[in-house]
Amino acid sequence: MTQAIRHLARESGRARRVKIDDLARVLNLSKSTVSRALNAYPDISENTRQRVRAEAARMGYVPLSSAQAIRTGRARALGLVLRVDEHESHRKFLTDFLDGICRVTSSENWTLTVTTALTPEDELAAISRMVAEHKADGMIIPRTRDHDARIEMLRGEGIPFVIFGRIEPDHGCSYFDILGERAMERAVLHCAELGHRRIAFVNGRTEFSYARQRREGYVAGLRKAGLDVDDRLIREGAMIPEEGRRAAESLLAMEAPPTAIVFALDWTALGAYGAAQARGLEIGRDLTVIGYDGAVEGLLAEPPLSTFAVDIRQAGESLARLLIEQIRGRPPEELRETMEARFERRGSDGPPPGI
Amino acid sequence: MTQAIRHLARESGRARRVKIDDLARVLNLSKSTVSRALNAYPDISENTRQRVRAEAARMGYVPLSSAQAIRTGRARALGLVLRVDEHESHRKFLTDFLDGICRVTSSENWTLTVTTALTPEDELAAISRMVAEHKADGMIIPRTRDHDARIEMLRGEGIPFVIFGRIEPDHGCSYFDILGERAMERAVLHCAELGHRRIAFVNGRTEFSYARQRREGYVAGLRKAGLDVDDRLIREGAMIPEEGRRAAESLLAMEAPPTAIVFALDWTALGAYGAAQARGLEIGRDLTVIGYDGAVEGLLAEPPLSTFAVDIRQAGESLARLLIEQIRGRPPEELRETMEARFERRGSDGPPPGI
DNA sequence: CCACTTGCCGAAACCGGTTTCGGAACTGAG
DNA sequence: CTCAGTTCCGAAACCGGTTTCGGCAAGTGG
Repeated sequence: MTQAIRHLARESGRARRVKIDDLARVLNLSKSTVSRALNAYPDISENTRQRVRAEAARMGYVPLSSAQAIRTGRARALGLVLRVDEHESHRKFLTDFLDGICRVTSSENWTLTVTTALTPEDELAAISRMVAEHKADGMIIPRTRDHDARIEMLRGEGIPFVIFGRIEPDHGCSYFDILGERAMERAVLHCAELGHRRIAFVNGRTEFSYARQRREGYVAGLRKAGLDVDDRLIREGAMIPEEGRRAAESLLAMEAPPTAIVFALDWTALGAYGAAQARGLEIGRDLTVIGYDGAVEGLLAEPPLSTFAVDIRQAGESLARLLIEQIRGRPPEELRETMEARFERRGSDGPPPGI
Repeated sequence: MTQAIRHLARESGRARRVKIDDLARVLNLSKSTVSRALNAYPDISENTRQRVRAEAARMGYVPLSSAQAIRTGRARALGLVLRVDEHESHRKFLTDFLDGICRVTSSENWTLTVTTALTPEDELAAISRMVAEHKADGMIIPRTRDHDARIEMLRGEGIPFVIFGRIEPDHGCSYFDILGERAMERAVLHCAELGHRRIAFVNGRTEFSYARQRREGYVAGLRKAGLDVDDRLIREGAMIPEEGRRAAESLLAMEAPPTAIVFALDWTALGAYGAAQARGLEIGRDLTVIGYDGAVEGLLAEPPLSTFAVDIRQAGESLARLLIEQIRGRPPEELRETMEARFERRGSDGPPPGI
């Protein structure tokens, strides 16, 4: 009776999952053989392997990843901690980024474990916890700083990771990055070709490694265009529209104001629209503005913001792929990729007034 | 010798994690006692419990979640599948949403497993896989439709889930939702109080359950204001700025155009700015526009878009909390919460022209 | 014909926890 | 003092896989 009830309880409710023992019983093989057949061990005959694979597919067998993990030490999961602070990374960015990562993890039958953190301390704790509990075999590290505590920790613990960005010195780290410095250089050259001579630059926060690189690109662009670097035309630390606006205002208030401003971020470039309007300047005619990110918001602006579009989905995919390869044993210093941003000329750039 | 080498190999490289056996040995207790002490079993003395807890903290013991999962059947993880299609709504939305969920999961020592899907079929497959592999004990279901295949599947399989939205019939589901219909109603009443008589409504896609609710709210608002419902003043299916613009254009081209337009989405309301400009209308003076979402982009518009701000972070927190409680055994029909949006009057609304 | 591989598979240990079961020590009542 | 009832803990089974080890049968070379 009890048996019958228990049986019923099992039959009803959630369908019982197919376990490796069930599979073994049906196939009339030992479960060790089944396991090795599924994991492509060399000491299983081709014939048996096929038979096992076919039956597994037929019965819909899915190995329990936590049971595998306990023996193999692999959770088949990547980890990602998102910092969510005031000027958190830009909107659509996140969707694309996650999508890129998940496309790769899914295709490899891995998963992505994410969590958020408010402060750098939270962030370190979150990474530790994820790795300690084996919820992730490796970590994707976005928004890198030059002296990054996360990287020090992961290196110290010997945990695989890949960074979105480049740091110096590189410590043999695996990374993916978009060449922001090349974009800034091209932006400056583009302005110079249009005839601009006073080209300003509004950078993001210098604590992030990309800021240094983009500044270098700006300087390199001026050099190539045969223009002098004028520190008064450089502003640092703008992350949000309001800060972009203030930077633009202070530039436009100069005695000899720039006729073009290159921004390290679209989000701050959009702040320049208000500043220009306040001075009665029309963007694209009286003032050239070029951004970086390819944010959709720039399309809504009038005129639409010219920008360097970055393929964040591709970034996510590459990061995931690189990290999985590293977890599988490839040395990190072999696992590096970079990519260029694509200039999207919309309407906020033009020759300087008077030409 | 081999011993020594193996020992060295262990000491170097990644630090060896503290296991429950280590803890038991140090405490001079059996590992079963340690386990029960940590899990607050009643048959462990208070004294022992304290001692175990203290030592666990001191040694930095973290139970291996996959090892726990195999016996308990609980991965201590929630699952989330994000649909990433052409007009995904989420910009800042996603960051806040994830943050809300993760705040709760982290505080409970759970985690969040996410993946993305392109099509409804992908989505179903992703949910199945996540649950089959026990990568998630329950699922958070965003963007619900009235006839939602995901919900049918989860109900059929007996897997815990909570939906962001409300469906009809509700099938006893657990849900969290923001009362969009109340916001629409208040928007209409607000316009009526300003003196508007012809108040139009631009809805989102009707396949989503929120669209029906918001339309009902719009109608209810008209009724309360003593105004007639005129179907010609209603547009459905607008999801992106371009579609919002077209809807606004067609409304403004009417013989007796509306003097106020209520949008179900900020993203489409922003499209109205272009439409108004094309007709020489100034928003906030000649035409009142009210959106819904509280999108930051609305702040950049001129004039800033009046909107109903929704607390998406709170939504994420509530959903996670409800789902965890359900997984712990509370019946889903007890686990329901709703919340109102907050009107944020910025500058796109005003009395109708001629008053 | 015999020793020796080689190919293929099963038995059992193992991974790191949780849970069941039983028993020792103590307590209080009779 | 005895005995039932608690309180508290240890031994061992268990979860669902992977991996080690050894064995059997067929093939191979001398």
